[in-house]
Order: sequence, then C-alpha cells, then structure tokens
Amino acid sequence: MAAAWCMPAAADERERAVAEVAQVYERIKIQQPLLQVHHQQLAQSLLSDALRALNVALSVMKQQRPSPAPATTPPVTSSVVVKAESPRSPSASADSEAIATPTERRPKKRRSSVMEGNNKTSSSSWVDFTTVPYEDGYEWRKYGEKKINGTSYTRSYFRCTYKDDAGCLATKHVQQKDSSSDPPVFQVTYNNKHTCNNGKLILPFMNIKLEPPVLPPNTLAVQAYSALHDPFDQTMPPSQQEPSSLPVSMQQPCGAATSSTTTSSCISGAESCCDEFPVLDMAQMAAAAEASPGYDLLYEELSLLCDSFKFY
DNA sequence: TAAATTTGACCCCT
DNA sequence: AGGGGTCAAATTTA
Repeated sequence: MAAAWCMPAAADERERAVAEVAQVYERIKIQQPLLQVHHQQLAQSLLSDALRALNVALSVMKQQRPSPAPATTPPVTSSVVVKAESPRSPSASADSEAIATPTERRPKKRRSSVMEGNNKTSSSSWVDFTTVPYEDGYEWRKYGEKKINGTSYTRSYFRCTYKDDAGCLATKHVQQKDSSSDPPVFQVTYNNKHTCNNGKLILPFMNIKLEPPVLPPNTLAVQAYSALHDPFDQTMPPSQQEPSSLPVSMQQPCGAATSSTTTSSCISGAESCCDEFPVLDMAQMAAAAEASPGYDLLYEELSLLCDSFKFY
C-alpha cells in the first residue's frame, strides 16, 4: 500500500515543485533589497508567487507523506496545521427540531455539528498545534468547557463571535497537551471555515485572504507558510501567556491584529541567509514603515520565506 | 446595563 | 451507558 506513494509521477511532481520553489527563492533573493525602499507592488507580487510555489510544494509533500500522524511533538515556536478527519459521518436528516417534551429546561435544537456535517461544502476540520492558541487572528466567544477523558486539562469550546450576526459557523476547541514542555502546547481543533467578513485573516495592506492550509507537520515550508498565514501567531511571548488556564477573552479584531510586532525568526539574526543584502539606515526603514503600516512586518515575513526556501 | 464567561444539564453518537 | 459537544441560566466583568 505504501509503495503507491513512490510512483514516478510523484517524483516528477516533486521536481517540478522544487524547481518552482527555487525559482521564487532566487527571485526574492535578488529583489529583496528593493523591498526595503517601499515597493509595495513588488512585495505583493513576490509574496503572491511565494505562496503559489509553497502551495505546489506542500501539496506534493502531502502526497508523499501518507501518514502525517503527529506522533512527535511539533515545533512549539510556531503553529503546525494538520488535516483532521471529518468530524462525523453523515447521519439522518436534520428535521427533528425541538421535538423533546419540555421539562425543566427548554428543549434544545439538534446539534449544529451534525447539521453542518451534512453540508459538505462548508464543513471542514483541521488541527493546529501551537503554543499560542488564542492569537489566531479571529474573534472567538467561549461557550463551553469540559473535562475530557484521558486528559489532564479541560477542553475549552469556542465559536465565532459573529455567529449570530453573520451566521458564521466556525468553531474551535482548545486542548492543552499533557506534555511538560515549557511553553505549554495546545491542540486547537477548528471546525468549519469562517464565513463572516470579520473572520477573514488579512495580511497587512496586502488584502490577501488565506484559507487554512492542509499541511504536513514539521517542515520548513510549514513554518514559512504558518508565518505568512498567521504572522500574529507569535506576537505574545510565552512568558506572558496564561500558563494553563484559558484566558477569558481573546478579543482581537481580525483586521486590527497589530503589526507592531514581528516574528521571532532568525531573520533578525546575523545567521540569516538574507543578511548579505544591503541594509538601509534606520531613517529609511522608519520612513518606509511609516508610509506603509505593516510593511516592516511583510518585509520580515518575506525574509523568513527567503530563509526557508534556501533549503530547497 | 450589556456583553462575555462559567457551569451544569441536556442531546446525540458510538 | 458513557463520552463529547452544545445550550442556556446564572454569574462576572467592563
């Protein structure tokens, strides 16, 4: 069965993906200095190409990794997204509405996840291992908490803040892993994509809306993609997080996710492969950043991408 | 006072 | 029957 993953066609696909990534890497590498002098269109073009190349590469990598079981602890400095199984098999019709005889409590509606489970277009589920489960750029409202068998910590349930306003069916639950890693690792299981405008994650000034990707764990590409997909994921130092209990509020307007923070990647360090490029003085950088809020963040994200691509 | 969270009860699936 | 997910009244917070 596993041999099916070693087909010649897969090798071709891989070569194509590698070539694509390499091409984008070279382009970013060459043109990166220009990014520092406020070329938004160039940055947008580069990032767009990078995302496309990453998509190709990741899809190939996914095909070559039939069992992405997260047996090992994923990196804790960035979130890792893993495709999850469909939450439920389709069940009977959802026509039973408030048929229970009212006792002390009001009769309840049928479980929403069951209802949405029949809606194949909007139903999706994926898992995200992260140390910062509350900083994913969306607004959530907690609606439940439960002790789950075999776990040491309670599981918290969240739904989109705009469920009532926009009918957004996105939900997630956060489960702290039992591992004793210093920054606690949380497994965040998302159900249903955001259908509300407020739930869209928008990169600074780019207006690029990203859907949650399906990625294999523990790859450089994943880290790069995660950084691009959710650059705000690393905004809060672990020391400032709640150690084990879940914070009451995670309110952070999606579009208002601050761009004042940057990633903690190696891009600011001397070992970065992109450090060979000329560095503008602080005044120039400040001017560029001021002229375009979020530009400095984008520049760093592209630098991170550049760093990641070099391994391909 | 409105909005968000807490928490026990309830519903549905396995 | 038990477990996971959700509801909604009660409580807390801003």
